[in-house]
Amino acid sequence: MPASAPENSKRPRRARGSINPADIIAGAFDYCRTTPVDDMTMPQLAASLDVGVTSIYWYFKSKRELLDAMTEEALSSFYESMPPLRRQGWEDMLREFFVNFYSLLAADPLKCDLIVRRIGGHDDGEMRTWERAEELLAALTDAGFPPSLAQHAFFTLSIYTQGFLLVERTGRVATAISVPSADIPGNPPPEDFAFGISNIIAGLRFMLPQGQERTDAA
Amino acid sequence: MPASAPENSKRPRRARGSINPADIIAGAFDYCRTTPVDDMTMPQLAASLDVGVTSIYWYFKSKRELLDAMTEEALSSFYESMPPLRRQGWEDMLREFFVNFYSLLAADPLKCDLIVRRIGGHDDGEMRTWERAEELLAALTDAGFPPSLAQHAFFTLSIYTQGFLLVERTGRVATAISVPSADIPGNPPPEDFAFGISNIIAGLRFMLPQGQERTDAA
DNA sequence: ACCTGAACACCGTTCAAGT
DNA sequence: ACCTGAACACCGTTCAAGT
Repeated sequence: MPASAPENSKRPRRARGSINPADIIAGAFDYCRTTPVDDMTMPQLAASLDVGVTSIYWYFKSKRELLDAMTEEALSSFYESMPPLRRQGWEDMLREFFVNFYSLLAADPLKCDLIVRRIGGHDDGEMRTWERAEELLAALTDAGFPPSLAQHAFFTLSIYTQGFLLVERTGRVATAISVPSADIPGNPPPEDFAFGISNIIAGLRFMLPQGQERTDAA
Repeated sequence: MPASAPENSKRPRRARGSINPADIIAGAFDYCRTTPVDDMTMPQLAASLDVGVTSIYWYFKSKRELLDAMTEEALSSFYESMPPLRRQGWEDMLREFFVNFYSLLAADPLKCDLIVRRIGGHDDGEMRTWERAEELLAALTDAGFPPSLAQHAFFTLSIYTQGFLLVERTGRVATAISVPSADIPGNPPPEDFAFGISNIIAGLRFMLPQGQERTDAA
């Protein structure tokens, strides 16, 4: 075989300005549709972007920093995809909110990994604001919740939801009850999730200052 | 410098039988008192054990398999270190159980990482039995819980506890409420954990078939 | 049977260019 | 200013011995 033509697979050099952080992040999300984030590799990501590995490092100091940016992106997307609140009794409102919370992340392993499972946030003091959460808290105080109880309620339900997602994802239930649940084949289905939510809501009903119940705002 | 003496730092070859899986696991736990499990490295572990790297592979086919064994060990140790149940009302019994659950793992980041945060169990169908959990469930049915409600209760509280541990460990609260909690400086303290537990227990009280309350078995 | 160094393919990151 | 290959230290794992 004569070496006359440069048939070698040397990728042509890209023009300057042909990549930017947004492209890289988008490419990373795309790449992770195939490979779990835990297995994401800088060289492989670069290849899938058709860029030199080192180019990524021009925009992100480290893999860690890229993952932080991806987490940020996942959070924004998650916040935005939360359906708007519907006016109804506070119990149903809470239930709907956290079922949406759960469903959105259960359906998207990547977002779940980034948001729920990944360790070490940014800590840049810049707190994300979650509009939907603010609305929900406002609705709770409207329904008679003292603000601190509303916050605690939100926190408890959020922790539970994240715990459920984690346990589903890790496939381990550090509970291992030997009672055979013959009726339920797979691991905890959404039905079990709903039970916990109902349980917590029932407790909140109990903790609400009496006679404050308001089922509708019509 | 004459090369007369073999002053080189060639570790002498170890006798056969001088290592075994238990030693390796123990060494790994020891090594992880210094380095987070996520950063554990086979060469580094081998060095800390004063063994050739390859020797570890004689007993464990892969790093993954070693981590599985460590998880198994962590679970056993965790189960055994759970204090015995004390006879009291079911509410206090539940509270005490899960506060112990939380405290044990919150105090031991390694166990927490292995048991709560690590992905992918063994799936060898061999379910661990957790004696303490069985006792607790029995106590609940004694107190008037239908068995399925007792299981659900246990599951919900366990999920919540693991979620709390996870959120504490990842340092992210995917809840980001902007209301400044001026009174609480650090991240969610045990006080917040206790609130959620009380919340769930209150809900269970509500769900219990009425008139079944039994505060003591004296 | 059990322990081992050398070697392999690969990773994250840096460096010293190229344009 | 932005893109790049080569190089570095290191990782998980395998191989072909040593004893």
